[in-house]
Amino acid sequence: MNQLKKYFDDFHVISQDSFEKIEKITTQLNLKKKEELQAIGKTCKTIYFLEKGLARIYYLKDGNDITDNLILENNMIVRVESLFRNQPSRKAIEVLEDSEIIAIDAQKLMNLYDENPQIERLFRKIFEASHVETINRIESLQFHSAEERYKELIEKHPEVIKRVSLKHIASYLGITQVSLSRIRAIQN
Amino acid sequence: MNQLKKYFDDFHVISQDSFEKIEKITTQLNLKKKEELQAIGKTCKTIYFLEKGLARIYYLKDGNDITDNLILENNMIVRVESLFRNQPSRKAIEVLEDSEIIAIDAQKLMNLYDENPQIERLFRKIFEASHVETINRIESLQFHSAEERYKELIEKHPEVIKRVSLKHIASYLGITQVSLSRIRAIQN
DNA sequence: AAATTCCTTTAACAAATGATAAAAAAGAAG
DNA sequence: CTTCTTTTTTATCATTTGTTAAAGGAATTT
Repeated sequence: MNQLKKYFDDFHVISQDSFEKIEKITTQLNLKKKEELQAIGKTCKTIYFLEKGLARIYYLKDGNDITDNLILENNMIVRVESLFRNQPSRKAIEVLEDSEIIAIDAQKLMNLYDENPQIERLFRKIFEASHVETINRIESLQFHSAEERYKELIEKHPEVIKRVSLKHIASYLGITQVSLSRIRAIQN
Repeated sequence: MNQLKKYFDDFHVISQDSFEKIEKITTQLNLKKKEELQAIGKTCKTIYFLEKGLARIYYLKDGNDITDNLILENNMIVRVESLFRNQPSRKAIEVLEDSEIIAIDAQKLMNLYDENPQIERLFRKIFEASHVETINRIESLQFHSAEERYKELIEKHPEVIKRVSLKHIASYLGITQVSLSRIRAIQN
């Protein structure tokens, strides 16, 4: 919980009282590697904070498993397109390592927004940061080669290469695993 | 202005009084085709609403002009990565047709947030919708072929093909204009 | 430890896209 | 209308990435 408080403070400082209100609508989850957090087809009604571990959001395209997003500890895990539209998601969330997660009930959080604008502001800023990351990723996918994208990932999150299978990294980068393997071979 | 009110209502209904507060921090801009709205290197301090016309956000990569985003009338034009981080943007905004624009002062808007949470909520929802669009675009760039992306654009915004030069559409889709021309040739 | 399954690499070939150059078409300017 | 500029298409060749198949490694299960 202390970790969550710290995470919040980087975006917007709220009172201890406000924090406790948020605390009251959370539950603690502990998942084993490969367990599913949210299933395809369900509407996102929970916002997760990953205290420890590693998660990914993925979906199926023509039977292929495509990693849409990788989430490291100390980050939120949210199927944004489902939460914001209140629609079923074609995406699922699973953890890739044993993980400790704080689950925040989205509906109760919206209720907190009504009584406490500071909480609404906090989450607005959290999602704004995630929005910016998404925009930067577009630029990378739009006009960087697969090799450049791989190098960018290594530079930004070197630990990811060690913790996530190359299969998932490949689809995250928008290429096949064979192609990624080829790129890695050239690098050495 | 009435148009802006209508646009707002689709996201979150605010009181007439609140709307008038927003109105007070706006200015009207009329730009001729090809005129620049914001320059590369400037920090985004204004949120624009495009009442009439057509705009694009672009940047330069290795001397090439790359269209990051196309904005049709009745939409917001914002360099999100600059506004949310309060950092200079590598991107510029220009209009591709004679355009009528309402400019909203971002700093004054933040001040309105403080005194009126409903206004903050309105803009939160507006940007959430834009966030979702960005996420969907990632999916398209990540695993759809250039041809699929072109077809998706035609289906979603057929008018864009007629109003925007293929040069800009090509870079928006993440391909060269020669490649786009080839795809179009096969289609017929 | 052996067996099984899943992940990663390698190879060969196919398909898609990029780069360059030139021609054709369309638009803008005088 | 004519000229000039920009955009779009076409062609050719190079490069990147995809596809399929097979083999080697690593991890998990029994």
